[in-house]
Amino acid sequence: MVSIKDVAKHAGVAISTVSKVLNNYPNVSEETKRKVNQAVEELNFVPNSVAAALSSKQSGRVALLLNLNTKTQAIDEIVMQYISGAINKAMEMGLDVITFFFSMFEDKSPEEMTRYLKAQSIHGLIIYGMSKDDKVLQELIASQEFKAVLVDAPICNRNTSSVWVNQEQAQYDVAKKTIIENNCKKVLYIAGKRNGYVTEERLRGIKRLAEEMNLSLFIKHGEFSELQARNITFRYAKNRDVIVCSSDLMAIGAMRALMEMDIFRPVCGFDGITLMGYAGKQMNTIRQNFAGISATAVEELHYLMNGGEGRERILEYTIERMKYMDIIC
Amino acid sequence: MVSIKDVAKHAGVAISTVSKVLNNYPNVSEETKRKVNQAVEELNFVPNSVAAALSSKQSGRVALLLNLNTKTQAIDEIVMQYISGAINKAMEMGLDVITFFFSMFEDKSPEEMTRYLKAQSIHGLIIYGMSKDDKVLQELIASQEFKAVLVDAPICNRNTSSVWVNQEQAQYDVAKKTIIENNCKKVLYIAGKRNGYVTEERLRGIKRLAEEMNLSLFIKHGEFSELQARNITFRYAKNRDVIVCSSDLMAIGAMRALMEMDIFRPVCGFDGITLMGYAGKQMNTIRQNFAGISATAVEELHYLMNGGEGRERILEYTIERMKYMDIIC
DNA sequence: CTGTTAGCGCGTTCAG
DNA sequence: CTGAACGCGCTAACAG
Repeated sequence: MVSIKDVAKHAGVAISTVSKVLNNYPNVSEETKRKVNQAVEELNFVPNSVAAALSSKQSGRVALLLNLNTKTQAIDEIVMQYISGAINKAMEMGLDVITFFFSMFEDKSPEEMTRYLKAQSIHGLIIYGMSKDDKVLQELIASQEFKAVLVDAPICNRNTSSVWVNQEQAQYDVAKKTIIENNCKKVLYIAGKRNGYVTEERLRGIKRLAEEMNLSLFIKHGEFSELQARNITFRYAKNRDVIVCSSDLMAIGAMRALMEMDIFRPVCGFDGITLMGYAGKQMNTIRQNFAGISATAVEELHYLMNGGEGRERILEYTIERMKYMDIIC
Repeated sequence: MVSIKDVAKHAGVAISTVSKVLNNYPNVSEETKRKVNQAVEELNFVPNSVAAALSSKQSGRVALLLNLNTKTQAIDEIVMQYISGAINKAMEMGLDVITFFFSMFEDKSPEEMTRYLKAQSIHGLIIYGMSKDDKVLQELIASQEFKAVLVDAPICNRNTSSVWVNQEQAQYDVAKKTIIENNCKKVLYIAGKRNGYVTEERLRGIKRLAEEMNLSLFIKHGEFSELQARNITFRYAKNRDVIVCSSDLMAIGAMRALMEMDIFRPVCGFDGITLMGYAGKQMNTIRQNFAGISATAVEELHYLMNGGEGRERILEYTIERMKYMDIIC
């Protein structure tokens, strides 16, 4: 394996000079830069990121922490897009990404988790799907031992940034469209997981809408589960004239229940997953660019890891698939 | 950060002794083992895998190479299960996993790829979804520069193992069941991707069945795309009395086409993805345990990396969801 | 602006 | 059976 030493020898300079050139440090003459780069080319040198990580204490090793909700497997698509968006962007930016799942740390204390991550020379975290109930993660973030970027969880401190879609506005918009199109008054809102950040934001959105349009709003928590949404629909849909769901998966559950009940109610989803295409029916939904959000999170982490301060960033979202079709078979 | 040095001091032994205890080397007295382990406990020592990787030349850093087919996003579930199965198992076994996608290496030569991976101190590869067309990977494997485990691609050499479901038999079984249940004679078989290993294995299965049962077999390649399967069905289903698909996604495409054509034909899928539950109709399909396959692959790689020889392993598969329901709405 | 040197944390001889 | 010493490839002061 060709090392930085070989490059130095080949270019006729010192090791540290090569290192400086590679890492874009100042105070290197154009001439030596050229020589070094040429040597790198000729020898096909690829820097060893593991050695860099060991040496540097400020390296580009980053952990991807994913909340894989095994109860609702159908959201795999979202997680998958998060993963690929993050990994692709990270590769582009020269960061090393290690993927983890929340479940791996279930029985661990914040201290144990910190030790574990530090032992991996990890200095940055990207966290997806955290809720208020994830005590360990909450503490981990509060400790500020790592630079972190949260996706769709609005926590922000000196070492922590947050990247999110404006869930409140999105829920407001998509629900409004559905309700106006169908001229409804009595909303059954199937919310997500209690203590989930996105759930609460979306709730705020629907509440604002209800107030503004003077709607009757009935709220139930479906825990992002198709089955629960289905049961809720069976139980409460009859007296309502529209069903707004806090996720596409729950919207599927609702639609199926309606079909079995053989009644028609407009249904409104949220995420915009491809899966919806297989559910047989169309409905209003947001289209979120999960991979894009993820890529932004990586950029944000990079910024943080290079001395930036934590900040919040709200992403744009677009509303698509606004065509509404009859739900009855 | 507490290092091996601190442990050594705390236990009153030398650094190398601690290392030996940690890595289960022989020639350490029970007494010192005990002392060391106690020190590890007391100090909450977690070995630094990065330093180990740099030092050892034979470390546990493993790359997960995934073929994310962007054309058919709906198989995210399968990829997701591969990822989580592998990562969980790897964590259990103390391996470091770095996730990559084929697309990242599209424009690279085998040499570049080798350099890149070596620069990451990676010594093992787990590869999902490789086909005969992936020249770079084929060469990479042939070069035997890395220990590798292929999932569902039957290549095997001294440094390469293969872990696969018996696709041929599975296709035979599931199709047979469907055909017997519905008493069919004229099969439309929608195959997967040309030059894909699994595609060819499954093709062999259906051919064997056709021969045995004296069926008329008409084969078309659907490239694992729902749309193509749909088009194929529109075009050829009329004169056939059963449609056997080489993947669930294509089966969905076929079912929808049939629905629109308003004709009934039994449809047979393959993978057993949850998604099928949302397609509205039931059909015969295999149920593969993707996470389990993945975990086996990790074990196999571990075995290889510790001096084992490449070997092929066929997993069991189970057939479920054998209930067939009328496809007409 | 460039080169020398000391670690990062661990694995691995090889004397004792 | 134990421990001192070296090196993995690189970064980061510090001299020059």
